[in-house]
Amino acid sequence: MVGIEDVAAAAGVSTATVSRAIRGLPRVSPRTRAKILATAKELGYVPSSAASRLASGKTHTIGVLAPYVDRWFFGKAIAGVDRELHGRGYNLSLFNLGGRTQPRERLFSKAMVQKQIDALLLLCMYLHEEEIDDLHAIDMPLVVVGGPVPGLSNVGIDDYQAARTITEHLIELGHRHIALLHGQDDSDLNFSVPRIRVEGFHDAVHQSGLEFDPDTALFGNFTVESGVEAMRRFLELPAPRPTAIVCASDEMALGVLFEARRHGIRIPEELSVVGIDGHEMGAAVGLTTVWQDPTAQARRGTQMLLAELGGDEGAVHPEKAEQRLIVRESTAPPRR
Amino acid sequence: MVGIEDVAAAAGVSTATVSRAIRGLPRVSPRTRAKILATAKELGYVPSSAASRLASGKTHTIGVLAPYVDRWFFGKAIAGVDRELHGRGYNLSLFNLGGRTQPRERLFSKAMVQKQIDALLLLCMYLHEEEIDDLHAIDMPLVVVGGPVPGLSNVGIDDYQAARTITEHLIELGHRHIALLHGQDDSDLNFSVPRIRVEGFHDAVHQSGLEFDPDTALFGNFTVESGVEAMRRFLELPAPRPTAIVCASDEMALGVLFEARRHGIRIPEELSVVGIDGHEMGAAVGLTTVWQDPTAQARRGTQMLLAELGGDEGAVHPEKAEQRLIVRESTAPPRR
DNA sequence: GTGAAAGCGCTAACAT
DNA sequence: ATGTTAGCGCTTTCAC
Repeated sequence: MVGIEDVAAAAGVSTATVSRAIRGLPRVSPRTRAKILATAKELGYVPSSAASRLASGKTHTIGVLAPYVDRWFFGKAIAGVDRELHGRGYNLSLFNLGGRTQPRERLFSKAMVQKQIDALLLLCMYLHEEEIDDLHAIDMPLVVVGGPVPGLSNVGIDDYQAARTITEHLIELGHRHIALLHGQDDSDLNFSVPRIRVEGFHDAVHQSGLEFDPDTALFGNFTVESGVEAMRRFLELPAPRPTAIVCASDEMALGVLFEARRHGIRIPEELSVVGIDGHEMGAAVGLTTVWQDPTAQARRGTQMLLAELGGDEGAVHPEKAEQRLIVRESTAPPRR
Repeated sequence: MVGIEDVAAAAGVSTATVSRAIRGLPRVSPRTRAKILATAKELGYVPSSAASRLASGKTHTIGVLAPYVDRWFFGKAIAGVDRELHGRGYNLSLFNLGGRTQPRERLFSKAMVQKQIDALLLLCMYLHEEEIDDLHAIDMPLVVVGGPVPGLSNVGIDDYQAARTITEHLIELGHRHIALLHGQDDSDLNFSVPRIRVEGFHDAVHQSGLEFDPDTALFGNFTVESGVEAMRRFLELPAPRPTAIVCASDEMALGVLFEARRHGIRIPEELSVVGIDGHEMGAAVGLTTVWQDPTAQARRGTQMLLAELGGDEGAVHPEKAEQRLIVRESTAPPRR
C-alpha cells in the first residue's frame, strides 16, 4: 500500500509538504504542489482516513440520526444532507435509534456517535427525556431538522401555523363540523410535531367559535395504512358526520382519500380532506395541503453544521423554513 | 480525554488486557474483565474509533452506494441495511453518486470508498462501463441488492419473471391489446432492471401469440409524476386504445391510476393497470402487482457481507429473493 | 517554503 | 491469563 512517505520520497520532499500539498494548505510553492499532486496520482496514493482522523481529530463525517429512512420526510431530508455533503469531502453516517417502541440504546454520548463524527444532524423524532439530556451534553455542532427540540436549534416549518392555515382554509369554505386525524400518541410527550399540529388545529377551530367533537378525533401513526384505517373508523361515526377531515400529514390524508373512494364517497363533494407536507402523490391525486420542503431544510441544516465546523461560530441557529398553502381538488364548501 | 492507558492504570492492568476485555476477546479472566469494564464505565471511557481503525485496519463500517434515498426501493433497502447493522457495532456510511445525468466522480476506487469501509453494498443503479470496472477492482466484500450487475453477486428478485407474471395475468384475463409503461432509457445500457422487465413483458406478449404495438410504448422514470404524464399521453392514443397497461413499477402505476381517475376512466372496467414492486400505497388503492421486499433483500445482502467479514469465505453469493403476484382490484377482463 | 520529529490512541505479536 | 512494545500512517508544531 502506497503511503505518504512513498509519495514524499518519489517527489523528493518531506511528508509534511506532501500533507500540505494534498490538502490544499498554503505554504507550498505552486511548483512543488504540482509535482506532488502528479506523483501522488501516478503512484495511486490515497490518504488513509484512519490515520488522518487519528492525527487531526477530525472525522470529516456528519452523523444523521433518524427514526426512519423509508418515510417521506426522512428520505427527503437524508437526500438533502447527502446532496450538500457530496463534493465537499464529507461523509454521511446514518444512525437509527429504531422505532419508538423497540428498546433502544442510549447512544448519543456513546461510542456510536462520540468520536465518529464531527457534527450531528438530528431529524425530528420521538425522544425520551434522558435522550434529550444526552443531546445537550454532546460537545459538537448539532442541529435538528423538523420539529423543535427544547433547547436545540432547529430548521423547520412552523407546524402550529401549518395546522392553523389548513384548518382555517376549511372553515373559510364553510365547514363547521371538522374531524381530526392526528398522529399524537400520549406516550410520546417529546415528539412535538404531532402535538403542535394538533394545537394549531384546535386553536383554529375554537377561535372561529366552533366546537370540536372529541368523538371525531382519529388516531394514526403518519402512515398511509393508518389513514386507511382511520377512514374506516370515520365511516362508523354516527350521522351527521363531519364534512371535512384535517390530517396531520399527507401520507395519512392519502390513506383517507383512497379508502373514501373505495367506499364510493365523493371527494370533495361529500367530504373535504386536507393534509400537511406536500407529498408528491398529493399533487397527483389533487390533495389540498400545506407544502414544505424537507430536502431544503436538511440542506440548510447541513450548511450550518459545515459553517460551524469551518470556524464560523454561531452559524447554527434556529431558522423557519418555507411553507405554503396549496389548494387543490380535495376541498370544497360542504354540501349541507 | 480518557484513553485506554487511563483505564489500564486505574484497573491495574496493561492496555493490552483492557483492549481485549473491552472487545470481548478471550484470554481475559472473568474477574479481570469485570473490573476493567467497571472502571472503564466509571471513567467514562470511549475507545477512539480512529485509533482503532488505524491499528486494526478495520473500520467497522459498511458502505451503501445508492442512486437515491428518497425513492421507495432505496429507502426500504437502506432501512434494511441499517436494521441489520444496528446492534452489531457496525456503522452505515451512505454514498450517493448523484442521478444519472449529473456529472459524477469515479469514486469506487477512490478515497470516498477506499479505506473508509470494510464492505460495500450496492443498490441497483445506473452504472457506466468504467464504474463497473472500478467495482470489479474493489478489494473488499461486495454485494449488490436489486438488479444484477454483470460479474457481481446480487440479491434480488427475478425481474424478468416478475414482468412475465404480471403480463401473463393480464393475458389470462383476456387482454389482447396491452400497453407498456417502462423506465427504459436507451442511454442506460447498464441499468439492467428496466431492460429486463421490458424483456419479460415482450416475451410474455409474443409467446402468447399477441402483437405489441410500438406506439403504445410509454416512457417514464419510475416516479409517480412520470406515471401521470404517461397516462396523459396514453389518452391521446388513437382508438381503439389498449385495454390494459403494464407499468414497470408501482410508483408509475400509481401515477397512471391517479390520472385515469382524474379523467373519469373507471379502473378496472375500462382499463386494467398493473405494476411491479409491492408499494404500500398499491395496497391502499387496490393495485395488482408483483410484490417484493427490498428491506429483506438488503438485510440478506448485509448478512452476507458481515459473514464474509467474519471470515466466512464465500458467504457472498447470488440469491433470488421472494416475489409474489398479488391480484387486487385494478385488473379485470376487458369489456370488449 | 520546507523539513524533522513527536505524537494521535489504539491493536497485535510476542514474550512471560 | 497478562504484559511489553512496536507500529498503524498521518498531522502538526517548531526549526530552519
